[in-house]
Amino acid sequence: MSEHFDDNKLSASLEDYLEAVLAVIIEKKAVRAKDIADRLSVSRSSVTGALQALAAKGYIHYAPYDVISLTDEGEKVAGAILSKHNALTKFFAEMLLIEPELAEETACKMEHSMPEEVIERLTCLYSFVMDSQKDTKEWSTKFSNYCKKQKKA
Amino acid sequence: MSEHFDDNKLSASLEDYLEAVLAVIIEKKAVRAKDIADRLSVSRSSVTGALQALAAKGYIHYAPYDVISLTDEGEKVAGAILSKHNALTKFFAEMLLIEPELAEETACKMEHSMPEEVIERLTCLYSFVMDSQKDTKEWSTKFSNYCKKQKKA
DNA sequence: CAAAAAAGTTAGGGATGACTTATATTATGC
DNA sequence: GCATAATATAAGTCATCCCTAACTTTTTTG
Repeated sequence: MSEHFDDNKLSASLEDYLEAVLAVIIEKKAVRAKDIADRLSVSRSSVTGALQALAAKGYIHYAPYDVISLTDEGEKVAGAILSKHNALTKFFAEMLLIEPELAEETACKMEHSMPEEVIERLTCLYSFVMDSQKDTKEWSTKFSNYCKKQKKA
Repeated sequence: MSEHFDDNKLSASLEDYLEAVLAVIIEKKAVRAKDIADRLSVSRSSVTGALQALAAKGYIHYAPYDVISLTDEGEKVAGAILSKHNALTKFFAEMLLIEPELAEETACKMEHSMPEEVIERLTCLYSFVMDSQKDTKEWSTKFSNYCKKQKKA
């Protein structure tokens, strides 16, 4: 609503950078370019480039050698990505019983192209199913047994 | 197993081309470059480029002005992509009750990065849930009511 | 507080991928 | 055999992403 000019669309990789900015802020109160470089395994100069791009699109406040922070818009978007990420990871791991590492990895790939609406429904499905269980343990045994049976057939 | 050299990995877009080749073959017995160009809304010359790439990687038989056909490997891979696509579409549409068009569109994006294992579990979840319903109609009303309630809260 | 270390930036490249238009080439139906 | 429809090639655009190397700024610390 606020911005009409659409040069502020984010590529998957820029979304990763933005997500990383928020994640680091959450876990240690402040971000340094180096944290992001380490976390994403890229060079420091790649981080500079990404931060410049994010700033140009209005998602972060950025000036050379200065503190990095999210704009309101940036916080909104980063938050959305992060919560997609978490919702997906949870769904894959707890509902589909995928091993944590693969669940994470898959969530990372999906989070960029999965529409909000689908995530919402996924979350809804999760709680719908879990509501009818005593606990997640119950679901786990029930569903993994079913899967095993299916595999045989 | 058969090939050790990994220059035969496919980008998302090459997967789309390969999938299109199979889809067209299925629906009209033979493929022409033009069919693919129309279906994917790209120029003929983009199609030529993609077909060359697919041939170089061993997924199709291709020689200038000759008939296009899938290699065994190509058929296997294209089939896998197509069935991922179908499984995802079905899951989104029938299980999550996403409108058909969005379901399709989302499946298109996901099919390239969703691991087999996750698709399998998704399919399993689908049948697990459907098994405990009289029909898909029952699920539809049950789940959409639940979603509505969730939205309010 | 000055010098060394660490962090950040800039400049300059290079690879890839996915398209395009414009110009040839081939195939085939009449 | 020739026109035309289908294909192919050439050459180039554009965007994304990343890197190294050299430089500047900031921070740390003896």
